[in-house]
Amino acid sequence: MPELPEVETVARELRAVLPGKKIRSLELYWEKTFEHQDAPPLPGQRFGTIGRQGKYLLLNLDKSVLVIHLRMTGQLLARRSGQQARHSHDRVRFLLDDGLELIFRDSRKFGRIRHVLSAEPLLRKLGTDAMDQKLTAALFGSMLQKSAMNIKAFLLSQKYIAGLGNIYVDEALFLSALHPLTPAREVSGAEPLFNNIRLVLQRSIDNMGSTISDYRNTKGNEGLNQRYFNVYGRQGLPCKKCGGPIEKIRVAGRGTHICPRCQQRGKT
DNA sequence: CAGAGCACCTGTGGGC
DNA sequence: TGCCCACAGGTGCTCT
Repeated sequence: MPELPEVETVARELRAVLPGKKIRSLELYWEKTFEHQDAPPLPGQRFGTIGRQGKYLLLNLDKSVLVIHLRMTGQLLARRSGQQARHSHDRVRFLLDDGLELIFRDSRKFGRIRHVLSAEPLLRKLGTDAMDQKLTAALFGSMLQKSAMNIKAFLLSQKYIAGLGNIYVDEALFLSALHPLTPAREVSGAEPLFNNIRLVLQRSIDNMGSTISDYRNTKGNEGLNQRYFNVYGRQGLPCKKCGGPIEKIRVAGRGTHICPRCQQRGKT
């Protein structure tokens, strides 16, 4: 489900509730969700800062860190404990002090919580976060130049830029009038594409993310940004720029939404 | 190294 | 209504 804006929304909300709270215990309802690696026990540890890189959430503790990836359908819910019955999709429950609980809910069971001493080895394989100020249009342009991949596959790969997924790639390519099969090194307008990626992500962050079906924030609420899609999920509907029909094709193994008139190969 | 195919899972919606 | 298939905000593995 979630891409950068959804994970950022969750991170911001967790920053308001978790720091300083102590973990009393945890309950595991689906073993594979939780990977305890080389870290000291969780009970007794307190939450510190909450970070994010790409689609990974980083919940720092006194002596270790919880690295969480929501994958397709994961949700993190923060609420008062004991108020609501367990949901059939709940996979992990952290009981905190102050009468709070943190629930990891995930219908498809793809999501992962890794408890490790350091997130460093994991993050080393990840590219720079798409919203990181250290990432500039010039740096982005030089990465494009070195790649033979098509632009959609390039943007979906998390090793160059981290955080983009299927929705926001399609939206950014539409705004940039780029066909998803255009080879990355042939993209002539690196700067407009870079700016459109930022625009699409920032607008969604401002709207608390996009909800297609499963995404919820930590309070269980849906995002609002799906109202502003130009192409994602709009196959058969008129393009907002030219009025022609939006098409759905397959690129890099993913359903891909384009306006074939506005986004032509080899043209920007 | 790039790309395809499949694996991991469950739920939903379309076609018949 | 019911059955079957394809597909879904992601990633990681194997094989070519």
